[in-house]
Amino acid sequence: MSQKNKLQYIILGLLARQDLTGYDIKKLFEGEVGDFWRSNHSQVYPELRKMAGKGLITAYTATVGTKMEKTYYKIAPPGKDLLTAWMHEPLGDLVPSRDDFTMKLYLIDDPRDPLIAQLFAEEIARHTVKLAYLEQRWQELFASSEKQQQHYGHALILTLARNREHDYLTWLKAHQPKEK
Amino acid sequence: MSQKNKLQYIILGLLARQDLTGYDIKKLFEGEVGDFWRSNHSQVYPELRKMAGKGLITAYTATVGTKMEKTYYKIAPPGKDLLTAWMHEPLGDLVPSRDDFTMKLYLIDDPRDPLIAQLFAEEIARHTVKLAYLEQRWQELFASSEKQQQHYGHALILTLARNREHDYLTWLKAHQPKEK
DNA sequence: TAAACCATGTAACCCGTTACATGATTAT
DNA sequence: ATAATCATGTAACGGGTTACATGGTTTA
Repeated sequence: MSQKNKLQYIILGLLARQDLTGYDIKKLFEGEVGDFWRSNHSQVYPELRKMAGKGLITAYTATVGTKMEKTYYKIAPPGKDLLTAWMHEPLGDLVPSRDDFTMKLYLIDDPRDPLIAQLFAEEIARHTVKLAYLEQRWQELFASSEKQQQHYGHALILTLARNREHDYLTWLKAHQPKEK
Repeated sequence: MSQKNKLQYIILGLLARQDLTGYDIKKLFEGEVGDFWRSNHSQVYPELRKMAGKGLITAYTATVGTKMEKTYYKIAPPGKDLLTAWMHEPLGDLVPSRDDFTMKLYLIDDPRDPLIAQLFAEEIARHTVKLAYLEQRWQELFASSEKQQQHYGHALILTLARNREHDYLTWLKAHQPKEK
């Protein structure tokens, strides 16, 4: 076994809510799911066929306009079982992030290196953007409280991500070297 | 171009400090570098030869015992240039984490689902372990203040990681659903 | 009618993991 | 002597990215 196929689990999770086409899933990965998971259609379409081949999901087609066919996928009982099993499986090990900022900083030995200030500035900039984005997403999705109850987990992870960004930025700003 | 070869940069960064064998690098990835970057020897050795082929680094051998040869690598001027260029290059985009906990939570719509409490418990457990580990690492490496000045970046990212874990755990515990 | 979007597909390539493999050297 | 560690190598495979490719449908 090499890496484990997590893509199939998230696809199963999405299909557990409603039937979707490959294109729908691609759009989700570009949109709301994309905040914490990304995948390209070149991976999604083959994966869906593979899963259908295993009997985890079933396919059916709908015609749009005069000749365009789109393929919907529906979760099947074995798929539901697999999803449930995965959801209850213990969380895997935490893996190192391979983050640019961390890697570069690690390689700087001299506290007076001007690169440190530059790296902090860049890191603060990109996380500030991320924080603003997350807050805007929250507004868009959960401004009304019904929605917050309908997709509880989604609301929770957005809050979580927002909070992490906020705390991290606070730390970064507190430890940012002064420009001279 | 597909993914960009970051491994070569970290190898260059390590070789900028001192000459190392493939085995040394492997050991670093299992040890202090491994806290934020991992790589197997099956990737390291070929990469080193590839880099030597490009002229980024040069190789020389030393004999151990009677017949065992080990190959040391030394950074070459083109390698130094490439490393400097990379260090000054702006940080890349933040990529979604594909984290288990986040993914699973996202898929839970019902706030009363008992899985939420289980996931929080597991997430708290694994991050508590991580936090303890980071604090222990700090003690090991930077208990004396000279070392802290010798490897400033390393000390900084350990502090940073420790702090993130701490803040995150605080948030998790505050939002953890009560068991009933 | 042209641009934007819907919808699906394949191929090449790289990165990273796991596993298989071999032999020398040092420590117990 | 035997085990642990040093030291290096290759092969197979899976997952993910980028690019190439095609054609239908809706909207301005």
